[in-house]
Amino acid sequence: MKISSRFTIAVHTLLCILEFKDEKITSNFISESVQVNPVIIRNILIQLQKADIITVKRGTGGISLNKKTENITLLDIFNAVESLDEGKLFSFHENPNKKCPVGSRINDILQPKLDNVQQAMEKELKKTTLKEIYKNLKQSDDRL
Amino acid sequence: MKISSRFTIAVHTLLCILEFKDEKITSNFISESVQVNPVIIRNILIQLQKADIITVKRGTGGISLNKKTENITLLDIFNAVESLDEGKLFSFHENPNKKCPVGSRINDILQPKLDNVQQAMEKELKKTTLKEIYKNLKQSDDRL
DNA sequence: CCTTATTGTAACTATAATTATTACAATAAT
DNA sequence: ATTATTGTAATAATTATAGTTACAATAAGG
Repeated sequence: MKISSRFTIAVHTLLCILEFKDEKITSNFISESVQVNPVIIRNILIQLQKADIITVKRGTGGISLNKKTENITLLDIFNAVESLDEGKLFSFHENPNKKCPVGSRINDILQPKLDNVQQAMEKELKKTTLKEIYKNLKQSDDRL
Repeated sequence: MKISSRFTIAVHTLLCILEFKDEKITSNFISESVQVNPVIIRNILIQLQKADIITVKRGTGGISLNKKTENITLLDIFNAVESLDEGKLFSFHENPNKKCPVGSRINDILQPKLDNVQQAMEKELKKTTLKEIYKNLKQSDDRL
């Protein structure tokens, strides 16, 4: 199953915060760039706050980053918005037959391999920072 | 979002085919080891057939592998049962605002990074063969 | 203090995917 | 023919995502 669009929306949101840093940014403003309902954005903002990536001012509005862009990776954003049960990417069937030589060992045998897969994915996500993505965005701007 | 249990059930299924190769293996037999409904297994068998990994005999039952176990990787199994839309692991929000400098470029900028992430994952999945998993299973058997 | 804009949050709906279940025609061996 | 099994349809339950409306809580500015 695909990884939800919450992740790419969260990246989009952070890029808006950078691009429009001189204007007051609200969930409505971001929702117009992403073209989704403002509440979707607000819920993502809450998750980014819990992950200590941004600070949102209540009442008056306005969003600021808590870290330098080179210290915010795609992995940080991914972990903030993708709430994986027990942090595991792959699902197992719940009750394999313990009386079967396969059923009794499948989880223990397969889990380490899948952990490696998840780690490979996380390692690659960690390579890309928000700074780099924003730089790419501005560069593509220059080429127009 | 998590990757569905179809994948780990498919691995379980193939391990059963190896472990009980001297017995006639049916969807019912496998479903008792996995402890899910036999139709779940049959649907997975169909997907493994389409991927040319197994051959299932109708009517009489019985399943055989089409390839050597060292030539069946976790990636082959993953691709057989996880039908990703356009083969992409990550979802994008559909209609970013083309009039916004962020909305108009987010997909083009982010997609290559996420392709790298998916490739890292696929590369790691490809490292593990069915032969290796089955060997690990038998080794854990020896230790009991 | 009042007004106003905005966030945080609840409640609800819609859509889609997974997982589970029953039923049965098609198939192939005995 | 009988029998067991697969392939498949139909359906339902469950869960997650995604979309929407509504409103109390908040905080700034007049």
